[in-house]
Amino acid sequence: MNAQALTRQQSHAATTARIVSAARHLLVNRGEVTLRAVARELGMTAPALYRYAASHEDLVRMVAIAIDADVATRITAAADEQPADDPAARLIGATVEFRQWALGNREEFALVFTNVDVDCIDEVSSPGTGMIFSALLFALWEKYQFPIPSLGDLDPGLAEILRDPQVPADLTDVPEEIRGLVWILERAWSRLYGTVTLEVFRHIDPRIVDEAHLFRAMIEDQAGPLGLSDELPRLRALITGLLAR
Amino acid sequence: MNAQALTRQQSHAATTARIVSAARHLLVNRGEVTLRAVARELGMTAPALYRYAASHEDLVRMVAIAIDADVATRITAAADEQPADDPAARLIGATVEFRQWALGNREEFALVFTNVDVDCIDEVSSPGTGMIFSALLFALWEKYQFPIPSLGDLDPGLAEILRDPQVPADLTDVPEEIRGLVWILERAWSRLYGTVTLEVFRHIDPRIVDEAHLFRAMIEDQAGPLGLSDELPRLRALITGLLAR
DNA sequence: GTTTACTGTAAACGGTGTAAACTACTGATT
DNA sequence: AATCAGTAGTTTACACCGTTTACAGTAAAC
Repeated sequence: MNAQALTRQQSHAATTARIVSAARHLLVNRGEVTLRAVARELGMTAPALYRYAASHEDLVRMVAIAIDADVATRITAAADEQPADDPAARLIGATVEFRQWALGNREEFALVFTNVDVDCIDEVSSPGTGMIFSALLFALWEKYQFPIPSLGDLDPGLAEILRDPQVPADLTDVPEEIRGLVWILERAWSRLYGTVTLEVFRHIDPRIVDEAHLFRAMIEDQAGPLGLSDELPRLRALITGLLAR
Repeated sequence: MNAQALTRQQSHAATTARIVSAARHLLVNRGEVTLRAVARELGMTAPALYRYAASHEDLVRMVAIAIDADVATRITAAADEQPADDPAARLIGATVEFRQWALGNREEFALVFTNVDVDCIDEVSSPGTGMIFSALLFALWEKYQFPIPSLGDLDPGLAEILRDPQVPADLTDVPEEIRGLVWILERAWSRLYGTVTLEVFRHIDPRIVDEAHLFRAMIEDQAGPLGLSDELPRLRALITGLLAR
C-alpha cells in the first residue's frame, strides 16, 4: 500500500515540479506567467492546473518558493567552493553569488525579494537565504571574534526583539552574549539586500552597477566591524576574481 | 486664438489628470490598474482612454511619473518645514518623510522604485527624488564642511563616472574638489533606498520595522561621515518627533 | 459656413483566470 | 481478480482584460 500510494503522490509531485519549471521558464523568457501558457507548455489545458495549484496566485507563490530554494542552493554552493576553514572567503563567495544571480535574473529576483503579495516564503521549512547568511556570519565570528554589541547597550525594545528573533531560527539556544550577533546580521543583510536591490532596479548610474563600485564599497564598509580589516587586500582580490566570471 | 487653443489642450490635460488620479486611486484601493476600471470610474468606455495614453503600459508609466512628482513634493515640503538655516534638520525631515510615505503607500512605492519595466522616470524634466536629496546634501556640506574624498584617491574608473554623473544634473558646473560629494550622495542614497525597500517588503523582523530600529541605525551610521556627530542627540529627538506623527 | 480635428461610443477579437460538469483511467479495497 | 473511488484531465462557459476598427457628434479653424 505504501509503495503504490507513494507512486501516486510521487507522480503528482513530479508534474507539480514540471509545472513550476515551465512557469519559471515562462517568467524568465516571456516576463510573465500565464496559466494557459504553462498548460500549453505541458500539452495540457488550463483548468487541469487547478489540480496542482489552487489559483494563479498560488502558482506564482510556488514559483517564488522554487526560486528561493534555487538561490539558497546556489549561495550554499558558492560558499562551499571556498575552503571550509576560511569563513571570510565563504561569506564573500555567497555574497557575490547572490548579487550576480540577482543582476542576471532580475524578474526572478523581483518576484521573490520585492513583491508585496508573495510573502509566505519565510514560513517554508527549507533553509532560506537569511538562514544561510546567518550560519556564515556565525562561522565568521567563531574565527575572528569581532566585537558584538551587548544587548544592554542597545535600545530595550530592540534588545527584546533580538532575544526572540523570528527569521534566523538556527540561532535559538544561543547564549545571551551572542544575541547581539543577530543585530549585526540584520544590519549586514539590510546592506546587502539594499545594495543589490538598488543595482537590480538601476536607481543609480548604470556604470556604477557595471563596475560594481557600490557593491564593493558596501562590502568594504562592513569589513571593519566584522574584524576583517587585515584580510581586506586578499578579500578584494577574491571579489575581483568572483565578479570576473 | 491662443486662449481657445489653450482651452482645448487644457481640457485634454485636465481629463488626463483625472485619468491618472483615478488610476492611482485604483492602484491604492484595488491593488491594480485596468483600463476598463479607470474608464468606469470616469463614466467613459475603455477605448476612449486611448486618446490620452498610447497603451496600458503607457498609462501605468504616467501614473508612476505622477507618483514620483508627488513624493518629490512631499519630500520638499517636509524639508521646508525645518528652518532654512538648519540643513541637517531639513535632510532628516525629507528622509523621514520618504520612509513614512513608502511604508504607508507600498503599492505606489513598489511601482515607482522597484519596477523592472517602468524606468523612464529619470528622464522627466521635473526635479526627481534624487535631485532633491542631492540639493539637501549639498546644503549640508556648505554648512558643516565634512570631508569629501578626493577623486584621485578613488578608483580611476569610479572617478571618471563621478566627473560626469548622470542622475544628479544640478551638480554640473561644480569644482573638481566637490565632485567627491557625488560619491557620498550615491552611497547615502543607496543606504536610504535599501533600508526603506527592505522595510517596505518586510524582509526583516516586522517589529524592527514598526519601531524603526533599522531606519534609525542607518541614519546614525551616516551622521559621522556627514559631520553630524555633535548634532546627533538633537537629530535623534527630531527623528522621534517626526516618526510619531 | 464649411471643413477639420478632436473626443467619445459600439462592436468585435484574442487572451486571461476560474467554475462546473463530465469522462476516462488507475490505484486501492474487497 | 473484480469492483469501486478518487484522481487527472477535457470541454464548455463566464466575466474580465487590452486593443483595434469603424463610426458619430461636436467644437475649433479657415
